[in-house]
Amino acid sequence: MTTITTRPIETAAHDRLYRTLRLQIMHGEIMPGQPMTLRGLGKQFGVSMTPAREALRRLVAEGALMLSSSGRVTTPELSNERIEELAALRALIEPELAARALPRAHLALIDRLSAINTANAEAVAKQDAVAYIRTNLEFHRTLYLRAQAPAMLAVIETVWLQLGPTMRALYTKLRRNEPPRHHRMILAALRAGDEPSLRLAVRTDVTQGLRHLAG
Amino acid sequence: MTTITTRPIETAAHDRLYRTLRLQIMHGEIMPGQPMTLRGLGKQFGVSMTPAREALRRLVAEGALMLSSSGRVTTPELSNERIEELAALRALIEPELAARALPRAHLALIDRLSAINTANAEAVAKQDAVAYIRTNLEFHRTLYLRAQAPAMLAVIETVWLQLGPTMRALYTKLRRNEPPRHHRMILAALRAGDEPSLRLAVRTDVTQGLRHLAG
DNA sequence: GGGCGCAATTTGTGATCACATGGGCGCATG
DNA sequence: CATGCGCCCATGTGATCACAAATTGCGCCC
Repeated sequence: MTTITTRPIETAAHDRLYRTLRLQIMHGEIMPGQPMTLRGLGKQFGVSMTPAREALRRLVAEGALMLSSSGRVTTPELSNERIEELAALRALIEPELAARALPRAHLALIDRLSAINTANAEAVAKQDAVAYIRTNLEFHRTLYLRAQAPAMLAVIETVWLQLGPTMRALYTKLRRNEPPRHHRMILAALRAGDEPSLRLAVRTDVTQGLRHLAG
Repeated sequence: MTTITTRPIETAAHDRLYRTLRLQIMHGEIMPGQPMTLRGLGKQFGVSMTPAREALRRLVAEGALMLSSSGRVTTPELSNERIEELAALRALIEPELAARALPRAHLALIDRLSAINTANAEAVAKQDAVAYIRTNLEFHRTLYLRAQAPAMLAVIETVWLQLGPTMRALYTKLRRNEPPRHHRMILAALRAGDEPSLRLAVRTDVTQGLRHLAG
């Protein structure tokens, strides 16, 4: 609903395929371990193997997909150690992004974050895991976009990408029936302009969901 | 009908090309803004456009190369803001990696780090910028390999990759005539098992070189 | 002499083909 | 009936071709 201004860009075939798969992976719509073939993807999207190969290689380069020894491409099944690492990366980088966004966080931004948060609550009520993940990431990305730090944002998005398939498994397993209470703490810290509590709120929000799996 | 019978041991062509270019970029052997063409690279490495395209797309996905609007691939010329961002990422992640490596840092590792450090000093004496960058990164990577954190290491290597071309320009401009004194502080903190000073030493070592450019 | 437009060449994109390889499945044999 | 072996198909890899767009350079006109 709150989509960004969609530009009528003529997108290259491999790029459309890349973005489609990327969103599917990040939102947890693809199960871990699921194999993907070049010809299968090409046929599915009406293109030849070449764009499919480029899209897949790109996703492999970002860590979203795993390349087996024989060249087979599958969504990775993350070990607990890897999940812990990725969670640590989130805990390191996201508070920094939030802190950098804080001076630029005006009231309009906070309102938009609140709106995303209510959409998130609706996803929780509907037990819709994909919508939950999507709105949750949208909440964070909307905040971090204000940080004016594209390199950091790109790094953290690749981390989200790697966590996508397991986040789905995680959130369906946890049977969450409450919206993330830390999001309200984030909003409160933003309104108060309190950087230390903002950093803390972001850090705990990021780690609280993921630490359950490693334990 | 290839020309010669394939060798019994061979790595995939696109992978060799990728690794070669990746090292060249990370070590600063390629000037920023330099354009690279698919057919040119293919001819240079004796392969067709297909492997060259894959290698370049992979490097673009990692942020090592920039894809212009028309599809041309060049090494990016980083703005000062982007350099500051990447330096901040190094300052965030590398102390964490060092701290995780600390409990596993035995004497043999410290000896190897010292050896790399002397090689680094030799590169400084010879005014060899590429050797300087290479040994400097080797110092850090050797330490971080002990952290047993492959995801974090992969992230920080992509950061190094993005900084490669500008590091070259930076270090030739600064005309460094001294080896990094913070490396000795890192070694001392490792020997003492002192995590706080290790984190501090790594952070200052990482930021000291790069803050000059942004200032 | 300089600016502008057109053409030729360069270059990326996508499709198709040939080939090697690995995996899966069935069949034969102990 | 179980196990191993071999064949066939699916799949990734790399090369080549056709095409469109962009870039470059040359010549023409003012």
